[in-house]
Amino acid sequence: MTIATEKSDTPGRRRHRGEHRVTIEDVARQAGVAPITVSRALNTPDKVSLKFRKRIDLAVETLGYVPNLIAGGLASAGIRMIPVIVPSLSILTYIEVIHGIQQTLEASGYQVLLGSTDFNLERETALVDSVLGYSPSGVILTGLKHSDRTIRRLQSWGRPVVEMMELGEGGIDMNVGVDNTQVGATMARHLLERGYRRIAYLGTGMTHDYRAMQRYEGHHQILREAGVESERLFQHDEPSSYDIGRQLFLEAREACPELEALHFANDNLAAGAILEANRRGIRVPEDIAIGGYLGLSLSEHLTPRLTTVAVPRFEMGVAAARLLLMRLEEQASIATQLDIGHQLMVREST
Amino acid sequence: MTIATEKSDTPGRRRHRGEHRVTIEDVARQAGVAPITVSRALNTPDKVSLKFRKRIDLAVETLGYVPNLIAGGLASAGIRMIPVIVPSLSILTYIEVIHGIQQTLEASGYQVLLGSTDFNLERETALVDSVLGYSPSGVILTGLKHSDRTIRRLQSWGRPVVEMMELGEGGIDMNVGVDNTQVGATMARHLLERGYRRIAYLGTGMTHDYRAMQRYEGHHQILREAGVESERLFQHDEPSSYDIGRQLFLEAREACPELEALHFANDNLAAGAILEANRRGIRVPEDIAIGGYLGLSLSEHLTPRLTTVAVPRFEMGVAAARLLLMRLEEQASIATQLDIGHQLMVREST
DNA sequence: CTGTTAGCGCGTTCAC
DNA sequence: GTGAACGCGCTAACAG
Repeated sequence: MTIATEKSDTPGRRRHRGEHRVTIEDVARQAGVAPITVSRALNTPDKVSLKFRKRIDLAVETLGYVPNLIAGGLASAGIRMIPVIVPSLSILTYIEVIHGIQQTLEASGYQVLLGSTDFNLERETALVDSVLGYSPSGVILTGLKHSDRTIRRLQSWGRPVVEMMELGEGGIDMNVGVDNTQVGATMARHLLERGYRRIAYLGTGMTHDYRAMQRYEGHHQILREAGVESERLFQHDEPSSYDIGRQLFLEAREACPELEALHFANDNLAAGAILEANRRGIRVPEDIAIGGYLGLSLSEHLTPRLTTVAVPRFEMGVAAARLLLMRLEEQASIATQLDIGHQLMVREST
Repeated sequence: MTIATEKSDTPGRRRHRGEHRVTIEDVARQAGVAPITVSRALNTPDKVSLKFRKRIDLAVETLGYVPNLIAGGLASAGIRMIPVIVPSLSILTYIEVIHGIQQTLEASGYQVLLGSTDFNLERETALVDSVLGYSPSGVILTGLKHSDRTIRRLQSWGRPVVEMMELGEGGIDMNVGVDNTQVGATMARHLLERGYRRIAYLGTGMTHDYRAMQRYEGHHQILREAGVESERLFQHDEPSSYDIGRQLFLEAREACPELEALHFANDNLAAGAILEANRRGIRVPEDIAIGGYLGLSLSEHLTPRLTTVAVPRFEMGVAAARLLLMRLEEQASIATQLDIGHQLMVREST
């Protein structure tokens, strides 16, 4: 028998592992009120008289009471928590979006629960199933493609859901993001306008990251419409990095020495290429032009400064969180779909 | 009156907002067993006969049952969740550590709850108070300095706590990190060995980030012991960035043209400096040597490649999570303190 | 291996 | 403005 020996333990009460947490009942006793009054003093202070409020605050302080959020959650069918589900935590883009979300939600008293799927829809399904078990206030997930099960569950769930990063029809609920096809098209158009005709696209992870694929498709379509060779594509499957950018750069130059411009799937790759060009004395854009995507701060500090299509990633996170909060706070949610936009930053590398 | 009209609703039962979640009771009824058997089939399958397990699995599947983790948490006094509390989500270091933690914990079925303090101890205290309300399985926090309240609460809490990033005595429970003073000293020693004597330290956020200050102190002490001018310090209060690195570089050169080597507080700053040097045709290390800290992958791709003190950040996260898991799974926790180490990477910039 | 009973700590509901 | 009773959905403890 390992019954807890806490002095104030009500006899017969089950205690877990000898832990004695201060409960709302302890506070109530100390303050000479009913537990529910303590609850109200904490959650809706204006519904409690100043006299009691003071006594309760004092009791809370002396006892060091911390509300059991789990119990509160069970009773009120929900907790102030928002799961955020992203494909990867090693990709800076998602990190910056998470940062925006986290900062916004935490300021409103919500906690962020992190989940990552590795671009695997089954893992996403399992994750969503699991986190819904917490009865969170809402959910933020990445992209518009999900398993049928996830879509069904979330649609019938009745709480706010934001799908982010990508824009499109038929979303579950709310949607913030960019039009990836347009992003790819924008850079392709710019390259054509600059007079380049022999253009290649170089990227990573396009077999599992369909948003990366969409950007390539935007690029591809613009080139085709312009009547130039549009299928020059170099890709690796590893995650993007400076080193893969370097390799892609070298491979493309070797396979296709006549190339005039390189459209990289992101600034990391493009930076790797420029850094390698610097090292080898290859002139950019005279020998070969380079364009990127994202608008990483690094891109402004390279020589030459990188031309890129910038997307406000932190702000996208803030926007996703705001949409959710608007719903939660019952203000009318004006937009159910929000294009966060993208901007071509013409600099020196093209 | 908005009473739920679900057919199988027990009369008189209170329902929240018309939501009808499938409960363990529904599954039990469908499978013709007691609820506890369903619970066991899900949590400890080997304690349930195959016959029942099959029937239960089927019922779970057809009903689409998803366990209410909140209710389970209340009943069993804890949930599989680990709050991770860091100072900032805009600093890459913490992100990489979080990544390691998240990957490790998620693989063992734990969820990561994210909290950030902005280097503010009061916010940390409030956050810890708040997340303990979830009865999480353990907690990971940053650094060894906390409010008395936080330390007391966590010490008497009885569940595993890991303090990370920093190494030292008097921790709450377990501790993984690096010796920041040694990190600073290592680079300073290297610079001296290379023959540099006029050396400056350039950093950011040292007023609020005491770990940054510790690295400077390590640097300072080595220079003093060597009998060279040790108080050359340039600092900004904004967060580190390539641009601040660039500015610091320019300021130091202007204020002190005789400088031979610059010890930057991190690779971001150092990279900003090298990039600016590239642009201006300043030769590194011939005109001025540059050293960094962190071991960012970018540092290997710069020209010249950056000499830096590398710290395995991702691995530190993995290690923190592992320590926690070992405790949770009742394996003897061998080390209660773990030095994750640091490594001087001598490259071209010094 | 399976079931019964009794809460976990709180907030909702309804009465005062 | 305050309180009593009840139950949120699940699992620990104990018995069979």
